[in-house]
Amino acid sequence: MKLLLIDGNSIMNRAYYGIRLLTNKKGVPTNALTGFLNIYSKLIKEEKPDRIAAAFDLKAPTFRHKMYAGYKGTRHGMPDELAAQMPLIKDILRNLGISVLEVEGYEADDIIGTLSRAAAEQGAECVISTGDRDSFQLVSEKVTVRLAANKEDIYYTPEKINEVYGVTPREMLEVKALMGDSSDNIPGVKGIGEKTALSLIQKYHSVQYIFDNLADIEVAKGARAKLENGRESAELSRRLGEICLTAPVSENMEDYVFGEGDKSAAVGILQELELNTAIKKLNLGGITAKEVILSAPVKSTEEPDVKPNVTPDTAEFNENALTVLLINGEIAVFQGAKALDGDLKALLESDSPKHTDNAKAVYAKCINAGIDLKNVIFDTTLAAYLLNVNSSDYDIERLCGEYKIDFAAGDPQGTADRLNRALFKEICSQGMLKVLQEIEIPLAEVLSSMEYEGIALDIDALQKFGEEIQPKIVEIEQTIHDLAGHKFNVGSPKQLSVVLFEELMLPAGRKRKTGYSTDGETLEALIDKDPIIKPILEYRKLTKLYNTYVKGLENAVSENGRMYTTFKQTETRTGRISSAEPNIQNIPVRTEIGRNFRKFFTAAQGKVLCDADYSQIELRVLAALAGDKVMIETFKEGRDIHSETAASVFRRAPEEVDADLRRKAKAVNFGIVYGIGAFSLAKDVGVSVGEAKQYIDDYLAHFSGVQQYMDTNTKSAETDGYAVTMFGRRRFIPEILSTNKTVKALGKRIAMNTPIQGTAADIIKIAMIRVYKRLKRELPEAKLILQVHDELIVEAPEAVSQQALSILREEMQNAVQLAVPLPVDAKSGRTWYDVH
DNA sequence: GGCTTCACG
DNA sequence: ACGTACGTGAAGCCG
Repeated sequence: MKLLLIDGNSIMNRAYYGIRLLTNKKGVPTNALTGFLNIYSKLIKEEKPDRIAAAFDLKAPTFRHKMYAGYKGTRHGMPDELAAQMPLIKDILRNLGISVLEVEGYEADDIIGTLSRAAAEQGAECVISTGDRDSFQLVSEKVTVRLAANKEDIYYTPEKINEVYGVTPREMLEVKALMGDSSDNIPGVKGIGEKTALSLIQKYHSVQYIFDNLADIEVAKGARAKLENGRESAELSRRLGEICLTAPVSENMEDYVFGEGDKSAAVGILQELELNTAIKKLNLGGITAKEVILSAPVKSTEEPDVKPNVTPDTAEFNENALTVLLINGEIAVFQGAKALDGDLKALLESDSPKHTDNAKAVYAKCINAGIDLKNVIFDTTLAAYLLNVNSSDYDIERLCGEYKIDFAAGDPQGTADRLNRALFKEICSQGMLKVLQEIEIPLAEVLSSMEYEGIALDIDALQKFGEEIQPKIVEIEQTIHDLAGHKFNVGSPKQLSVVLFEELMLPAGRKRKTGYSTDGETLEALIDKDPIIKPILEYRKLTKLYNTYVKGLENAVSENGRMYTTFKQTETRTGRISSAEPNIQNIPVRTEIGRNFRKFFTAAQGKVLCDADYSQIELRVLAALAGDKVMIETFKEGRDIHSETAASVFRRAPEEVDADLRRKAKAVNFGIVYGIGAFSLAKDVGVSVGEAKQYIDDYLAHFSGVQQYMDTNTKSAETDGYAVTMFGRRRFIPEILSTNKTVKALGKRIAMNTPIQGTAADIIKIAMIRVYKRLKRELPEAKLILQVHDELIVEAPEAVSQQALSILREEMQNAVQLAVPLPVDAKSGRTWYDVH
């Protein structure tokens, strides 16, 4: 017989602080649940218990602590986000058939103590899963504590405890009585720490003995005085720290065998919480969800029906639309429940309205089949993305769970149709039908075309460049090893920090989770302290370029000499698109050596690359969104925004603004766009936090519209729970309702930045659609092939390059009409390097 | 698979 | 007192 006892509060606590705040779409926090269930499924798998119980504190502090008159309670009430998850985990466990134990007036520890004793007495083996060390006193030949750790859990047996602490499990209690435990409000003896406490107990074994024979105790003078004053406190602590072994719970082990529970309700809760990984890990995959009401205090996500700038759409769901799906990678067209067969080309090219799931993939399939798909009016994936940009899974099966739609694997059309109705209704009520139909769906066609076209890569020149870099890396590595006096892996931050901070005794800076940071900024600060720093920085630069760009791009190029990226349309929180495998949106440009890589991105024979990028689109969007008169005026008159900012923030005449002041002002402008903080701005421009604060104040005083905009924007995000772009794209921001100050501050920055970044993303998407359409009609030989957030690249026959440039300029500049102009720089050339 | 670092807008 | 700019993707290290 093997009994597993889970210290529910402790594991939840550990999970909560170990995982960043996660929430489901409705803002219900789920991070502690995620962590708990991870640990739980691992425990079941590894321990294979046949009896199990999870114990929870009914409330803290409980009777043991109340006995202590001086109790002050350093244990603040748990954060709201954690408290909200406690009833949920209990519900889940009960429905899984696990005994959940909580007893008024007792802590989880007491329940666990009682059951572990009872189990041992009955000859059973017992494992206690917990995140803290309190329960070490319970360890015996029959009882093991499995301490949850980040990497691998550690088993505490009597031998292990003796090895680590040099005392018996019961003596851990005596140790604690002396040293105290602030997290558990146990005072201990003032001034006695772990070391003294351990050595005393190792020698004398009990608090009682020590105080009874205080005169004969061998101990340092200072410590003796502390002991003399601390007798009462120690004896109290001894009582406080002792876990109760007689809590009123059933000691009949038959009560803790796995029960039936209600698996379908468990799945319902987990689905509602969007904990789909947990469903899989708990082997609940095949079970149908039951409709459930969460027992957590759910924050209201009810939104007002009308947003100032977004009204709900009133369109009706089109009952007669064709449903176009990819089934086993093939196009399948349905008219109602009827699957159409034969030649589908004419149908797909007709004006009949169509509903798709994953429009980009459908368009891709059509391109390959020579089909010009027309009039897609709804798409499941894109609708689901717009409704929740925070998700990472728009799989139809998961969406059915989320939207409570019956999922029938044998009826893809029916399933898609039911889901689409629900999504359509939501999209309309949130006023996002236009964004869906006029931006995302048409964009899907553009992106599939761009992915289809790819870009030519000069692989020979790339390889040659790699061959030039490689020996340099070897040489620099040798230099570094010589300076260090031995070989080591420079690419290992861990080994590097040993060399820098232990062997060379250089001053260490910021601490990371696993050790001292060795990032570029840290190293830059040490550059004058030791000659080894420069070559390390150089080594980093070169290996980064070599590994990521020489090797990376080499591997990504196809037989035909072109490279085909994937543009992800449902990836980012702000509405941007991203690029992967390979990522062509982070090809180096900021350093001269890195910039060389752009020479290898070329146009095909007889063609050129036509490149156009928006100038300061985010600041212009800010000016327009904020309606800031001063900023709008600056842009309208074509003046230099950074110089202008410098003049007002640094209180200079315009002619006094030099390059350095302009650089600083530029950093201030960036800061504003990101949702400014004085600390980070100070770090960025190298001034004191006070000065940075002054810059910001002066900025906001000068651009008062921006000040007002940021205020109203963060306030509305707090009341509505989301930020919105000029075109109605939404991003829910659960962070802004956090009670954690840091998280809430992040939420505010997100609320300030998302409308700016998101509106700029909307604008370039509109431009892409317009450029694509015009090229298709007017210059079919020219193709839009890349997008890098504010930049578009067209590959065009040399003869029509000027026309392509004009189309780019016109469509980008006129994509939308704002209160400020949106100027575009456009240039053509053989390679990406030439046009930048 | 998480962490760290670094490439881009 | 604490932790700190927004949004991405990819590589190597390490347990």
